[in-house]
Amino acid sequence: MSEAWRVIQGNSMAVLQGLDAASVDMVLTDPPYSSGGFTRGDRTASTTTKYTNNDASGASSLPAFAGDNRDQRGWLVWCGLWLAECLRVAKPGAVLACFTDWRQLPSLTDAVQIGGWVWRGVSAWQKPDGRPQLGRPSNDCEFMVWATAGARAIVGEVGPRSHVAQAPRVREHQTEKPLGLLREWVKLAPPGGVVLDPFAGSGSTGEAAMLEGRRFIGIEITDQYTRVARARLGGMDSAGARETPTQPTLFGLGAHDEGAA
Amino acid sequence: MSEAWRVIQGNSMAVLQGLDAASVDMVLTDPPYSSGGFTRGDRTASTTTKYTNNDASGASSLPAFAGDNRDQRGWLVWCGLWLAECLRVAKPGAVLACFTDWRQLPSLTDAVQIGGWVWRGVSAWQKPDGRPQLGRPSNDCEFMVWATAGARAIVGEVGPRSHVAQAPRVREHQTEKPLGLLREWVKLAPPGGVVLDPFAGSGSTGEAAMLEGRRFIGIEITDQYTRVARARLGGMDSAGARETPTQPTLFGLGAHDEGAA
DNA sequence: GTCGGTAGTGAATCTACGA
DNA sequence: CTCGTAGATTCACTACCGA
Repeated sequence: MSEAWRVIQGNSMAVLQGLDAASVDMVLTDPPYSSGGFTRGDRTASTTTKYTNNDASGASSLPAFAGDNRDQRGWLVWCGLWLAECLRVAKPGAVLACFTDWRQLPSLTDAVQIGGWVWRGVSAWQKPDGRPQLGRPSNDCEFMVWATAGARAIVGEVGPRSHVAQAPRVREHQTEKPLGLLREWVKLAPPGGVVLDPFAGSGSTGEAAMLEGRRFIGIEITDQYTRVARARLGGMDSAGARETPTQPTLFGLGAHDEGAA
Repeated sequence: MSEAWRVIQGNSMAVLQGLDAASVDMVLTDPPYSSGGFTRGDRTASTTTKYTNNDASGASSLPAFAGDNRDQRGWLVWCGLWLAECLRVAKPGAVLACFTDWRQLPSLTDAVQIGGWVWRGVSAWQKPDGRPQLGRPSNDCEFMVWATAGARAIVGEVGPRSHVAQAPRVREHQTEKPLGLLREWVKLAPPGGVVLDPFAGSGSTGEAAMLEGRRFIGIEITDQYTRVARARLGGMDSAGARETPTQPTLFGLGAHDEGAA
């Protein structure tokens, strides 16, 4: 791969099978959680009604995304499959990092190991505006399960720590992650290395990769988000077209991420 | 139970069986993780060498603690057993909160459900001095799995959020948790309610309960820590003998807990 | 510009109620 | 009974507007 970025439209499993073995330096992705509720009914609802309950703002006008309606066992098996395919595509020692919420965290750590990755840890991402609840703890964190393709050399900079970061207000996908958070993580790929996101959505992982001088391969199943991602990445290059400095949003500093630029 | 606190020496399972059903408002505990290594050899090492590797401070003079040498399946079954017994002892709607590290987090969420609790979420506790690592994320969080004994009414104050808190420097047990963190959590029991810790160790959960005006039942297997816990709690009463104000150490504020008073 | 008040939001969770 | 949907609710944070 020589170009700075590529967004391929299609089913992740199918597209992954067409990629070269050991060609990617990092996998950073946010698969559909399939966890938006306790009941089958909750899961089968569209993602728009599911995740924008109190929403008078128009976020509910964002297009629905696909693949968010598997039950627990189906989700586990499905994750195991695409994770195994990602392992084939990854270079030895590559890092895998995968977003999840609390409900799917145990299944995801299983799936990562089923896929053949070496599970190395769990990082937390705290959303400071997580909903409070009377008489119970608030589930104010999402999590990142990370793993490696076999042994990994101790090289490069110090890796990311757990973050406090506000989810972006203005966003192009319902589940878009803070750009500052993504920028910290893509740095686990070497400069000029390739970051793969098999569930690219609106392409914010790609934007983070460009800003940090990494290359990017995205896979997205829906027409609409594929177009959004290509539009977002068009005009950027891997040299870091937008010279926004990285804003570390590490816990200890108490800084908050301002969301997508 | 009328007295403010009680520390019972003995095996948790056995002692729990002697407690009255539906007599406790909250279970807050930190069981042995059995995760201080990948290999059987690591696990069978004594806790003193396992958790105080590079320690020039004298913490290695702390006595070893028991029950930290089960393998993954054994640990799961064992947790399921004492968690089921805790459920019997807990009032309907009571909260269970249980510390764990990333390695045992998936097994613990399984065990909590095996024990019959309704798993409700995962809260993170970030240790700001977690070791940075080159080329990989730092596993700088420990986690609290929380659950309820069936349905829980929406009553009381807003519950705890994920925390940044420094592990206490001066401590009486190798795995002692920050007092500020514990104080936030015991408030999930109603004022005057009973907090149970089946793995009491040096009794810091009890200290937090006293400071917040809750009562406390602790169970501890070793002679030595039983004495330490009783000494710590002696002279305190449930009215909050030490009038130290609660120091909220919520993430957003960036405050760090200084450790035990 | 800056300060302060207001309105609006959140990969949520619960209860109530109707089919 | 079960299943499914609508509505109410909590606090930290931000965008916005007016003074």
